[in-house]
Amino acid sequence: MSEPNSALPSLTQDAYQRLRALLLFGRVAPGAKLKITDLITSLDVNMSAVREALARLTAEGLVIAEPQKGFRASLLTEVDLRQLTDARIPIEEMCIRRAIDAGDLAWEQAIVSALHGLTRTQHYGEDGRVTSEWAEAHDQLHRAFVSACDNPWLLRMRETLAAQGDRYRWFAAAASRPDRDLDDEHRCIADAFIDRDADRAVRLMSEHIRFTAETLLKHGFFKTSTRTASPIKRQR
Amino acid sequence: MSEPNSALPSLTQDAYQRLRALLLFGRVAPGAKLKITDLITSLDVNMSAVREALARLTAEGLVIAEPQKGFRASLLTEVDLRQLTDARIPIEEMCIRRAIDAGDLAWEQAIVSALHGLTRTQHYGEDGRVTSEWAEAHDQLHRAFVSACDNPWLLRMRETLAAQGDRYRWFAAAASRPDRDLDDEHRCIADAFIDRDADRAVRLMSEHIRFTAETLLKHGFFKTSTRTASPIKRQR
DNA sequence: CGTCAAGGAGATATCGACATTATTGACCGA
DNA sequence: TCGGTCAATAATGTCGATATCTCCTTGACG
Repeated sequence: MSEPNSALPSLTQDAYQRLRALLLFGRVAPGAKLKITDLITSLDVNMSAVREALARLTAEGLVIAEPQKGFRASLLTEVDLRQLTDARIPIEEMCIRRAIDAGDLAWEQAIVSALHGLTRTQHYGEDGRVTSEWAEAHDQLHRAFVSACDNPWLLRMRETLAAQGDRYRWFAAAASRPDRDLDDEHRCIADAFIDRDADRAVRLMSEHIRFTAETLLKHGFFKTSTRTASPIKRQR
Repeated sequence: MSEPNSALPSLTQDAYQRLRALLLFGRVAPGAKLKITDLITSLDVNMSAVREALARLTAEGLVIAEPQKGFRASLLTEVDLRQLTDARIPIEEMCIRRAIDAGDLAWEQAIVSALHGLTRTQHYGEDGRVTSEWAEAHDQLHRAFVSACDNPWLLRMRETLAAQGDRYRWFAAAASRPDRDLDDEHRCIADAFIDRDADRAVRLMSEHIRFTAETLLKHGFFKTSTRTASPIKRQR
């Protein structure tokens, strides 16, 4: 028989990754109730696996746990997006400078490869939404930029904050597409990295992140105050 | 990580906090196997609660999960402590500057209160180890310093890294006590905060953190390379 | 004597049942 | 008609049993 173990290391781990992808990709409304019963059928695993996945996502900040009241997707608010952006930019800067400092040829190749992959990936699907493939390629490019950073803790912090940012971006991107040439932006950023121009890379990346946040805020997708608890969220 | 809930009807949450305290307080050797069976008897909860707690701690980086092989406490190594310190100091700086900028009188009072509490708490127990009360008071003081920071994400990052640092500190502190006047150090830092001298506070705090790390490294508690998997860890 | 395979003990991963709590909705009284 | 109490319902929290896997031991064979 083949090797199912290497492909499926653990069922609960798989459930965690799939649920995480659902959250990051904007498939779950902010504040939506995450009923364990529904998740059992949706993810096709048992209760323990669902609870473990929710526990991990709680620690990541993507899910909030209310004792005796279950779990719900974390809220997306204007102030939180501003705070997130303010925290993210300096941490991203630290990763960038270290990556440019320590990057080798293989790192440059990874950037070029990821950039090419992104430009050749379909951006919008037939439904007008950003495709999951593009979102994944976009993440990979940004991860490639900082992959040469020699400090795992900084990378971990960056990853956590980037995941939160993705949640905002992909949730809003379901409703409107920005009028920017994102391919060109990414190419300029990549050039700065390849040129080992840390200051330029930091500046472009900061603008890239901040402009995205500003665009989302301008559209007013995210309510400012405490939203009424949306009763149920169900999708197919 | 989260503030203590007034009501703790959640048994699994309680198990998580207790297990986390065990790890942070240095009661568990780095790399030690965390047998679920033992934890069930040790924490007096069922299996699901243990697994949920371990899942959260895995997301925090205090525990590493090896699929089909269980969980073990994260490793403590020289290089990791250096990287951790390098990542921690600039993030702590950001929190400090924002706290000093936004802090009000109540914040100053919290610092004074926490400082007084620390100086009046027994440092070493009869067994020569740092008391858990002192460790808790120490955490509270450092948390009070930055409590006025208006950015929850930066505070969250700081909390995560500080927890890792605690793990190094308290594990090593079980073996040797530093020849420093820690009370005086903390008082000087507190003065800088009360004086709203951000540069001084940052400088003192950076020295405080870095000196602690250097001391631990000098004693050579933590092995440099991959340690042999210690077979079992059991304590009472 | 070394190597490898088969077996067994122990630990982990998975699963569904049961108890507890929160929420909904109806009924009753003012 | 509105408000409040209480029962019915549904979801969550808790728990132990079972299946699967890993690792160590043992024994036979080369």
